[in-house]
Amino acid sequence: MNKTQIVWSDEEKAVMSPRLLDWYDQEMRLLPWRENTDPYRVWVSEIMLQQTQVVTVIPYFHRFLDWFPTIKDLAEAEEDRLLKAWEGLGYYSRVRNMQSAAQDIMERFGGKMPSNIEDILSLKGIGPYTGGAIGSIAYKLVEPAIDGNVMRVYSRLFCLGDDIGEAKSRKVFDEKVRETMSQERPGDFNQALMDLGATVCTPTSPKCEICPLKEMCGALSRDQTTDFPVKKKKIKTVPMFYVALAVQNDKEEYLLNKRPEDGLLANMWTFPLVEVSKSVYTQMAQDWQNYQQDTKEPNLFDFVAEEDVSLLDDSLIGLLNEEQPDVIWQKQPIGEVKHVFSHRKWHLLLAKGFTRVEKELKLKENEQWVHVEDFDSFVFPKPQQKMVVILDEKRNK
DNA sequence: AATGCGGGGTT
DNA sequence: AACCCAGCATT
Repeated sequence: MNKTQIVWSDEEKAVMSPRLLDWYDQEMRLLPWRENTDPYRVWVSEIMLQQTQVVTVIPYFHRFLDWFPTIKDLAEAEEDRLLKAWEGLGYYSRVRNMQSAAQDIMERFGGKMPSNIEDILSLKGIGPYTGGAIGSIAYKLVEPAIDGNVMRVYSRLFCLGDDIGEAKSRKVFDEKVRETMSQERPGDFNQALMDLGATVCTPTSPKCEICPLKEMCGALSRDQTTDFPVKKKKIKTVPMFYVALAVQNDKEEYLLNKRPEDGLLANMWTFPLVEVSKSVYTQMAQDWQNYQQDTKEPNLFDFVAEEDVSLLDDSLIGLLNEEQPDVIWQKQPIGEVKHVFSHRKWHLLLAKGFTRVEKELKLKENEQWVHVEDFDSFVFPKPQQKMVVILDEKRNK
């Protein structure tokens, strides 16, 4: 197989950006953040678009600008409100970093996004990609904005075999884009590349027949489009196993637990989670399956009698009783949730219980009783949202 | 250079 | 269930 890179003459380089821009002028996607090139709007959209698809971002973008219309509003926002605006988008440090940058902009740049690349890149959460996007779109700076789309397009155009997952490959793509990008319309050029990568030069089954650059694509001419881009590293997701405790008191409030301020899903709320081993989890899940097959009925009101609790040390109830002795637990889980993060996979068995009316449950510092009607004012990550859906379904049975 | 950090899609 | 998509900060 031919693994040599393609080299373009100056004439070929000069042809590329006009073709791409002509295509963009015809086919550009009409997106909310393209209505104008206000730096703040560009910034918000580019941060949201990191690792996130356009269709997902659109509603968040509107709401975010509604809640925080200016950099000043963002700088002064409550952390909780900020997180709420990002709820469900993922990578929550993005919005914390954005607020930190907004405060920085208020102090250092009088509340206005700086217009030179060095100052833009000095802001927290703005790296080479986002800096290039803001600089080129909002200020017409001739800076590349190289994301996964662009690396895919260029790896195919030039048959670049550099592993896109390695930091040192960045330089290779940076040089190629700088050699070919439009000096007159850098922002449109960068956006055109992203559109091309998203709609034509897609990861699987690219639509080469409609590509404006098909005559100059090395990978296509060699019938190697599926060989690019090259990426070797595989991400391993570590499985984690939990029992989630949905405890209700006599006011029908649920116990919620606020996660630590560092790490995964920082400062977000879930039902209390008890980590269990894989073997314990598997056994519980198996018991539950058997139970469902035996009874063929909802287990909604099937509680463990108080006098039996001590006999059930190895069961779900045994574990729950150890965790929360002042709760009456249902015999079996009421649902299972699985959720994949970037580096972890959570397996959750949802257990439901009620506090004994005569006993006061001791709350930890980070715990609170909350009625379902007030769930909206708490920031829930996806696994928690999935568990709430299960509770909802069971309630309506 | 390696790791942590969410959530979505398709096959 | 197993595969794909992947910027930036921190260490």
